[in-house]
Amino acid sequence: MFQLHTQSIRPMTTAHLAQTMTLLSLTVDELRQQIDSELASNPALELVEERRCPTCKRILGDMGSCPVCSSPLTHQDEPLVFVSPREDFYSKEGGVDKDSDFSDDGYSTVVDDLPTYVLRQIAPDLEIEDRRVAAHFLTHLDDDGLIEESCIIELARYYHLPISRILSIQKIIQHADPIGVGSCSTREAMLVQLEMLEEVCQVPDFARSIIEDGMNLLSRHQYAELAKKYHTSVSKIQNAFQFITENLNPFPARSHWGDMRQPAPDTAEVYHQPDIIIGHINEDESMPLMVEIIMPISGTLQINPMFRKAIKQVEESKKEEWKSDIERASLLVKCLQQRNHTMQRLMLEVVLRQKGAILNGDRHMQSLTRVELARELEVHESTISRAVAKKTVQLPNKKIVPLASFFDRSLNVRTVLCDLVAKEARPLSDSELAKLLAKEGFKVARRTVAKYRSMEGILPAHLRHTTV
DNA sequence: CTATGGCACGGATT
DNA sequence: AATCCGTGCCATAG
Repeated sequence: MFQLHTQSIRPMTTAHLAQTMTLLSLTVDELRQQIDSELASNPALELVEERRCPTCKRILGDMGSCPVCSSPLTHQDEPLVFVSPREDFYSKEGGVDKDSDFSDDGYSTVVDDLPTYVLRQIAPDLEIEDRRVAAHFLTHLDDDGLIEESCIIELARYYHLPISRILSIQKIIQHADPIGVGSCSTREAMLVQLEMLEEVCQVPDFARSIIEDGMNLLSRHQYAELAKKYHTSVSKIQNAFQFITENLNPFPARSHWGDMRQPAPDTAEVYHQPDIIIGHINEDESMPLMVEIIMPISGTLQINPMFRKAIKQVEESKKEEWKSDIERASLLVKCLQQRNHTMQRLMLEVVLRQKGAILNGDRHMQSLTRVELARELEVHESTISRAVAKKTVQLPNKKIVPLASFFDRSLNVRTVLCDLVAKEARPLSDSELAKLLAKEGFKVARRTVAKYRSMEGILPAHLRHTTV
């Protein structure tokens, strides 16, 4: 079954294999937690002094020479892949960290990026008891970042709290970064966003009223109706409409990939910490690419040599225990190496294949499947799946995207589609779009265009109007 | 008649 | 084995 790893590091036990798998699927954050706890509980494990490159001060991991300045750059077109510990990412971690055992009643498995991201922001504003509820609340969000009203009632019953209490928690959540997240409806989400915007800039007159009770008319573009309803002119309505489409997002969770044009805050505070960073050496565009696989610790893990010596003199009864400590420690170290090794090979291959996309944007994304890559690297496909899942990459342009997007068959088509729509002179129908896409080399069915449209939140042709 | 959204099927992915 | 995704066919709205 497992005929993996051509030049495998060492013979593998099943335990070894199992743990490598687990480690592989962990995020930097999770990995750090894992290592920390092992370090704390296992006396045999030791973290030795980090080594810095004498020239560039970059922290060195478990490799001999510094990849940036001292390693000879022989393969000009092969990106450099290496493991890089980055403790500075973690030094400035805010409050929540220690109480990260919040969602522990069976929901812990599914805490995804968005929920944790939101929770981090709001934790300081919450009473300790409320954090659990908030965490629980956040796990019930749907893909759009909204929540069913019934969930709120259920939560109230589950925790024996008055509904008003839950609502006040919801209110805090709604004001966290994907603004409006955790609302019960798109309407509510947009109202929250509007409220925030009102504080920083001028909002057109009827925007609020329209959202409150005119959305169904608005989505059908019945401006005349609306104008009549609010006793105003059509142009004012259109003005409000434009403002709404440009600044509000009915699906808070969707805002990550798309909009970066927002008068509001953000800019600096992005999503998570990336697990991998792709960039040019010394930020110089002409230099070859380098790929850093981030390690949550600096220095090298090893078995404490003192411990090894000491075990010989320890009394018999304890010997077994000590021995198992050493076992565990060495297993962890080996698996960690294995993990890094696999990640390096994986990323090397990914970067080679997707260089176009990494440098020039998503439209150049090649269709790459996990199976393909698995064959290439001669590992089991599930290995790739695990390695890719839940991880994020920072691209040279500083954008952070999920590693899985390199395997997304349709991402390129979708971005081109967006471009097309953005550039269109007149609303194009789905079949016309399909044709244009085919011209660009993306042959997709008309029906699929429709799906992508809705995925990207683009309205159907007859509801779009030429906003220029 | 055209443009779209819904349902469902088959193949790929996990 | 369970799930996701692209598509084809059909019903419905304009």
